[in-house]
Amino acid sequence: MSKTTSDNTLPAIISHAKEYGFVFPSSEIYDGLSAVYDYGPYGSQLKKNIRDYWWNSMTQLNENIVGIDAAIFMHPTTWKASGHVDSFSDPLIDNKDSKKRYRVDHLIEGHADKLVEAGDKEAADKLIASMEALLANDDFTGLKKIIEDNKIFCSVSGTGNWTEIRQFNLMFSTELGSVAEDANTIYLRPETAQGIFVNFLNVQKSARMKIPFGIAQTGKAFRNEIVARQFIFRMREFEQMEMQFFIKPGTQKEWYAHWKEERMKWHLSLGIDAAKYRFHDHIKLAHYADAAVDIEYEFPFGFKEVEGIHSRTDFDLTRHQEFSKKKLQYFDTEINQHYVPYVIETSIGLDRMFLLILANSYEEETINKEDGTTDLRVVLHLPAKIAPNKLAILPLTKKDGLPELAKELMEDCKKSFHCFYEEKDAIGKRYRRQDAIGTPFCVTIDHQTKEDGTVTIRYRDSMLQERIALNKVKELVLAHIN
RNA sequence: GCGAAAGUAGCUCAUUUGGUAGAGCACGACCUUGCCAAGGUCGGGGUGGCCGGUUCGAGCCCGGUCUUUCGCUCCA
Repeated sequence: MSKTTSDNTLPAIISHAKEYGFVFPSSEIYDGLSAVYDYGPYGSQLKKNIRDYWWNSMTQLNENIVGIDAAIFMHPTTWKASGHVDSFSDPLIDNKDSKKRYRVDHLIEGHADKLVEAGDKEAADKLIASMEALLANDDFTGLKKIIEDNKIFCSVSGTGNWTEIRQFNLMFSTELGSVAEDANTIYLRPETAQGIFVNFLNVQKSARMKIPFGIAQTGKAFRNEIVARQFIFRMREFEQMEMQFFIKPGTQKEWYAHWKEERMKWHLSLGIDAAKYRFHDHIKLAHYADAAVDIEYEFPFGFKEVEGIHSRTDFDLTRHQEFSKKKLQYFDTEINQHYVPYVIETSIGLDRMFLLILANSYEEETINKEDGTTDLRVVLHLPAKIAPNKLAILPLTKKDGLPELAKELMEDCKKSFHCFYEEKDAIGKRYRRQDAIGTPFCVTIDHQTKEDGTVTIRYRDSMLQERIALNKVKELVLAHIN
């Protein structure tokens, strides 16, 4: 179970993220918008770097995985086929005393069962019939009246103190075209996966893919969560990084194990402490899956899901076949047979990965100084591969030709990676500012540089310094970020 | 959605019983300096989350609302 910690790490991270331009509340001048956030200068760069690192690990390092970029708007039938429309249409009601939430139909059916037990089958049938009529018309007032008239009470609190009935539709809807008619209602996608499934044949044929192969995609998805909280962990607008891997039916066990292992390796390749991770196997499976596991990370608020690996069987492609009346089959030349492929899905939340990286990197470090006093530094131990700035170039003084030398280095390095140049303030202060945004390397150009062509390179994590040749700086940084 | 707490400068926070707002850090300019948050001078920045009420007078009291955090609940 999730361990909850009562420390204030999360508020400190939120505060730091805002102060240094990583994450801002959306529309903050209008008091913000609940559970929506914007990424600032360093945040957007860090997010892009995480996305690129994932994208390359999929599409560049695997010859049999290709990418797509599907639209957020999709044909409305997509969501009927995927099961999203039906899953979301249940009216719900809360008991104010017990705080328990019920599906209205389950609540009324439960009462009907009791009537049957009591021997009044006639009344039970009548109750169900009127409920179904009201459900079909979305008549919530009528449904509430049924609950009140029949004195249906909460099984926990035993009271009839109910809230109004509400429809919690987790999909955002809007209208396509200028006229708002029912037929034109479309949804903002609640997941990116369906964009891959509906393009299965397009991709397979155009890129001449042979099973097993994968399709990767990153993009925004939208869910109208009833409760969205914990900073950027659960947002109403969020970004997914998904890969659907198409395989021969019967081989799903092996491929599921393969991707479970591969995805954990990816996480650990960022140098994150393995003890912070764990697998959580699903016992109760979603309607489309025959096996599912979460990769969980120990956030400041406990172990939570970052990524899911699902064995989705042929559920999605089969459903799209049914609803579209188009065959979504693959001809396997090895066995000379047609079949609907099975699918192993890896799906990771980019924003969650971003928060994971921040939480894992953030440290308020106490430094024991030589004179016996202590000092506090806030440092982001970001993996060098994904840090927004790779190198800060700092002339020790702004005179004596040092800025000129520094700018030369800047011009050379900025073609290869993100650099930051600054000549303001004392050198120590500049180091600390770079620590706060996670820049892994700083080089200082000093008077000795003019004499022997060496610079001081200072490492963020150890704070150690060493002298290296000016013309080796770029090489050293490149060695750490590739 | 329920309960608790919070919201004052970019950040962290003061302003003890109601009398028209301060500090440290940060930010900008200049001077001295030069290898781990240096010193000095000057400067910019707030209709106290928002709306309303009580009062001669509200950052402070009352009501509402928005946002956030924490605990429940929910998470196809």
